[in-house]
Amino acid sequence: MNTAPTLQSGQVRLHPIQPFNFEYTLTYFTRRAGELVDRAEDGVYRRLFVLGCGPVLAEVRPDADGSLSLNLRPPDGVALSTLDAGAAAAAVASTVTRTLGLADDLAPFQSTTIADRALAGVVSRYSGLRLVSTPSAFEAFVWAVVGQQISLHVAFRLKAALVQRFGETADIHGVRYWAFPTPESLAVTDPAELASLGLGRRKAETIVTTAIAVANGNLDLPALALLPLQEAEASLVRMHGVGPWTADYTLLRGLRVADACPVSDMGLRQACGRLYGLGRNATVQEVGAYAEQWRPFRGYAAFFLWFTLSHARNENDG
DNA sequence: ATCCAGGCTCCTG
DNA sequence: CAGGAGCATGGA
Repeated sequence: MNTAPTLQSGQVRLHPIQPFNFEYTLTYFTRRAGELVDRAEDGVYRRLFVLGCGPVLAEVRPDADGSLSLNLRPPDGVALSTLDAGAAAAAVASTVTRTLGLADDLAPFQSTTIADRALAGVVSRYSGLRLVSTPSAFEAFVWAVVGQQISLHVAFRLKAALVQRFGETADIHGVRYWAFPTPESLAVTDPAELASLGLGRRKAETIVTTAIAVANGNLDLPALALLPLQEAEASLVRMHGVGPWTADYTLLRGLRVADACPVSDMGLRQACGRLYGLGRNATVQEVGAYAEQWRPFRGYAAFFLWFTLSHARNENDG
């Protein structure tokens, strides 16, 4: 299957490696209401990108033949020149292909699950699910710091406040969309103002400090993906306010490092408790031991297990 | 009301 | 090195 996007009449067609289930991707984005950045409504995924030519809304919808259609929409009252539209389409197509994992070949992952029948069952049950990542590692990092320790419900609420306060907006067809705040915007923010959203002083300091380092070029997060996993983890954990959970979460969800796995994660402990019939949450040590079987896809496995939690909840919610 | 959420730092024994 | 308190907020 050819994964190169094809451009025709202002619309880009994306060709995921099969099997691919777009419904799962949408389900992941709708696991909490009130999401402002990654929008999944009416079977369409939408996200606002801020490009050199300005903000552009990306719309991704399924085609009948298993491919996806990507359409770009400028803000109301703005017209994209043909030149801009072509460049924008190419850039967004590349980003979306990456963040939705459309070019991921899961065969090697599936092969490793032979060692773990329980995990193999999950991967088979959710065939077509792909790791969803953020366009920038910085976004995953901020989301991780925001979500440290507090419940997901509270974390999503804080993220919405953060996005509304610091994210760029655009109105398209009368609907307002938000982009995730850039390192540049958070770099010039007073940590006290961030904290006042409800984050707490420590988290606000960590986010602003990191935003400054990224914005001025002292911290190259994407470069971490090129390092051996342990070195990447170590360099992140060196930062104040960043522990193993945040480091691995950032590497997995921000940089698609498939073996980066936050083994202390509460959701993962819960999912493992269910998967292996423990009758309780797995301990951190137990998750770590199970995860040994998942190498070198410990993180990808974690994503599937997280999905079992949200998908089960959505099924129950109807 | 008390405990706990997709942790981390700092302090104690 | 293990264990525990504090941080912050809101739901159960």
